[in-house]
Parts: sequence; structure tokens; C-alpha cells
Amino acid sequence: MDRPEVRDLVYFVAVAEHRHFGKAAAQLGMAQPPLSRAISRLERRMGVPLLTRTSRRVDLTAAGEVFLRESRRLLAGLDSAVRRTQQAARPRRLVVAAPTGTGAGLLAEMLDAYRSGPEPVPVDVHFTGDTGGAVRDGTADAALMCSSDDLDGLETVDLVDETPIALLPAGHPLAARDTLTMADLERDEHFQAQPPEVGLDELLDRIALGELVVLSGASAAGRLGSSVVAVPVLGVPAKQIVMAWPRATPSAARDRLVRAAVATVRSG
Amino acid sequence: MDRPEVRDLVYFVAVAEHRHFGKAAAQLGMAQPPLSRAISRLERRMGVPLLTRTSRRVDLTAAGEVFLRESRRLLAGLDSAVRRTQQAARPRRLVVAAPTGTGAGLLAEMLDAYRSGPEPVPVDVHFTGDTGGAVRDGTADAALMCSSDDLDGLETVDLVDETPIALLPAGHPLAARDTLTMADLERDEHFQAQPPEVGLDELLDRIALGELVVLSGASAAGRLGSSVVAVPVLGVPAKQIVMAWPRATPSAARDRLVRAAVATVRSG
DNA sequence: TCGATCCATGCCCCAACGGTACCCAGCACC
DNA sequence: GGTGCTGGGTACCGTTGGGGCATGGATCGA
Repeated sequence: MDRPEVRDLVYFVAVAEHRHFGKAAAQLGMAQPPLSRAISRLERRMGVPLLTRTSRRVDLTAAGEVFLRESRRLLAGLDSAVRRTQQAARPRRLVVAAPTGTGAGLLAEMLDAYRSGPEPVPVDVHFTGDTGGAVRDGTADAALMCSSDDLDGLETVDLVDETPIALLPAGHPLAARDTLTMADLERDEHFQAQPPEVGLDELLDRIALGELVVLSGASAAGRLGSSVVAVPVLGVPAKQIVMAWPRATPSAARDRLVRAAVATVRSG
Repeated sequence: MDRPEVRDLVYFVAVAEHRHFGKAAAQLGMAQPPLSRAISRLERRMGVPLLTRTSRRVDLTAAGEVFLRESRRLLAGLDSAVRRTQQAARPRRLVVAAPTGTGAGLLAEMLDAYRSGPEPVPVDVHFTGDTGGAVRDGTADAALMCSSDDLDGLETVDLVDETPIALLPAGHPLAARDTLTMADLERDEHFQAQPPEVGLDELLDRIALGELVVLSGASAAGRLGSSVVAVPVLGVPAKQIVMAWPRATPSAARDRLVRAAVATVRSG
């Protein structure tokens, strides 16, 4: 059984997404007829119809739905494989993905510890909202993630546990309390369960201005300034900050970084 | 950046495994020169040398090691994608992978429950030692596995917990005991930590004959006959029998099978 | 019924893949 | 140190098949 080629997957994904041969062909920078034939060929080789075409409508068969999902996964995997390979060839250098707003604290300590350890290698920090995506697609060698994120396919070590705290403006009625509950927070008109994806500085500014109340983790408590107050919140499970990296990708430099990170949180 | 083609991955894996262009070409059923060119082209496109060739010796670079691992993973993923797609097209039918020797008990009950449920579909049972492999590569829709197996990439539900028991011939000196420890077992000359991969019947026969003593799970206790005795073993963590299936592969028929399995173990 | 839309088919061309022949760098053996 | 052998690279050529263009044919709306 001869395997489909990568080209066939790309073509199929384009057609499946547009549900239209003409538009898919345009996106692919080719004419419509060869695309039609490529898809027929693919279906013939796989022995499975993937699309139902009436001349007015293109739809996916059940098998087509499955193959679309799988094709996307495979193409992403291929790109990530190429990136990882190129990364392995480049003069040794590490990329760590960190959530936007993790700037100064934990990460800086970890990197300091790593740089003063044996055989350090230059480290780039890649700030992104989707650290899991970065480490999965080979953009980053390791990522700071949350234990509640999807960690499938990744190896992890626990770093610090983020006991939940609320960040409130200093003058807020709840700011004087010793502890809070989620019910307290949810009654507040400025409370946002999903804080906006902005830098920590802006977030703190907006809290200080009284525009915002958010749930955060204890690691943020050290960098608040005087106009933002942290109060522990009860009844919310503590999350862990973890360091994650792809399974089965040996890298001595990354292992040293992980060890430095673990040592940092143990000692500090 | 143009992606490598599947053909290139196959070629690269062959050369990397043989560390010899001539032999790889022979295995691929082609001549050596086009293979050499294909590999050079691949390296040029990826911008990374994958092999070091002296005219006497072919070796992998560090990047080549990475790309070999990734290529194997991708090719396996492609084959599994094709199988899953073909499976989705076939007149609905489920394949369940079960460890050799799970024959009559739990599985039969589950299948009975499933068949008497709504919209049942023909079920094939695929006996294999590597049920995880079968469900990952698309050969099976679901698998019975052990919670201690590698469950990465799979979704699971717990079924029954296998409290550890030792299977002994009826006349064995330890057979009269209420409980055993691993130390007891390890002193026995016939104890095998890794039982041979044979059917349950043969296994029981060999135990009854006094050739063998093995560690098993409580679910086997119901099918022993009179000449084999089960004794609980202390100090060994209990394993769970789980039902596992690949993530992100929706299948109503499989979901019904999973529900039937869960219902079976809850009620029985 | 006519036109518009859109996928399939027929036909041609060319890029690229693979085969054959040959070259040349190590190595072994005399 | 020649000489032969092994094994990867290079040159050149033939063929396959992927892609473009023109056209057919089906469906749907007006």
C-alpha cells in the first residue's frame, strides 16, 4: 500500500477547509483541475471516498472528517519535526516559552541559576500566551506551564505551587480581609475569571485603578507595589507551575536548565 | 519553506538505519545514486546536514538523530491516520484490542452488555500483547490496558482494579497461606515476574503442573479451576484495568462500547 | 430555457525522479 | 607503493506523472 504524500495532505486540507475546489486551488496557487485529480488520486490510493461532490456542494464524508483531523495533526507534526531538527543543528541555544507576564520573577532566578551552572548555553525567552503550543511545535525547547493546562505528550516537573490569591486595589472593601472565597469575588462587579492577555505591568495598573479584580497565583505576590493587595482565596484548588518539554527528545542542555529550575525553587 | 515529502522520510529512515546507501537503496528497491541525491536534496531543503559521509562510513549528525526519531514517529502516524480513515469508512464495526489471555471473563461480559445496548455494531476482538500499540496505530478502536502501561496520547476510563494475587498450583506450600509478600514469591524457584506470552488456558495448565508461579490480578481469580489457587499478595501496588482509546477521535459506536464496559464493571 | 457555477475530463508540457555509466576517495593486500 | 575493491558522488538520459489550458457536463436559480 503506497502512502499518501505530504502534498496530498496539504491539498486535501485546503479543499476540506474551503469545501470548494476552486477556492482551495487559488489558495494553493494552482489551477482547479490538477487539484481535482490529486484528490481523486488520493481517494483511489487510500481506497476511501473522502468527499461527496455534487456540482453545487462539496462535503466531507465521515472518513473525510477523520482524515482532515489526522492530516492537520500530521502536517503540524512534520513542521515541528523540521524545526526540532534545525534546532538540534544550530549552535546550541535554548528557547524557553513563558506565559506573557512572567517576566522578572521566577524565570529570571531560574535563568541566573542555569547560567552560573555547568556548560550554560545562550537562552532565548519566548513570551507567548500558548506556551504549550510553542513547546509542542518545536519553537521552544521547554515551557513554563500550569498543571491545569493540557500536558499530553509532554514531560513535566513541578516547580512552585500557585496557591490562589485575589489581586485587588488597595482601597477595595475586600482588601482588608484575611481570606476570601470565590463567592466573595464573584459578587464583585470588576472580577474577571479570565484576565485579559496583557503584560503584568498593565494588569497591575488596571487593578490599581480599580478597573479589575483577578484571581492569580501566589508567585505574583512578590511584585505588586503598594497600590495592589493580594488576599488568599479559599476553596479553589491550588495549581502548580510546571516546566514542560516534549517526550523523547533528549537534550543535555535542556536537562541542565530543568535541573537549575528545580534547584531554584527548592532553595528559594 | 517547502516541506519534506513522505518519500524523503522513508529514504532517510532507510539510510539512517543501514548507515549505508547501497544497502538502503537495495531495501528500497532502487539504485544507489538517486538515493544519494534524494538525501542531499532533503538536507539542502531543510538547511541541515543529517549525515556525515566519509567514503567508508556513514554516520548520523545530532540533527540526524533527531530527525530519524521524528521521521519514524511521523511515518507511524501517517500509517495510523490512513488506517483510522479506512476504518471510519468501512461499514461500522469496532475492533477492541485485548491482552492475550483475557478471553472469557471481563471482556465477554462487556461485549454482551454492549450488544444488548442501543445500536450495537459488530465487534472484533484483536488479541495481542501490545494493546497500546494496536490502539495507537489505528488497528483497534479501543484497548484493554493496564494503568501502569504507557497511556500517553490516549483517553482512558478505569474499569476494575487488579488487586495483586499470586497463582499457584493447588499443592504448593504457599497455597494454604492467607496472604503472601513479594519476598515469598521471589524465593520460589518457579516464580516468573514476566509470565510467558501464552493464552490463559496454557498458563493455567503450566501452573497446575507446578512449572510456574506468577503474579496476576484479581480478575483472573474467577476462572481458575480446582488445581490452581489464588492468594492475595501484599505490598504490591494495585493496578487498574483501563479501557483506552486515542484522543480526539470521536466515535459514537466506541463511546457506547466504553459506556457498556463501565456499566458492566459497576453493576457486576 | 438560459446562464452561471463548479467539478471532471482530455490533452499537452515539463519538472523531477530514477536508471545506467562513470568518477574518485579510502582502504587492503600484495 | 601499485593494484584492486568498496562505496558514495556526478553526468547524462529516459520516463513518469503532476500541473496548466480548454472543454464537457451537471446542477441550480431566474
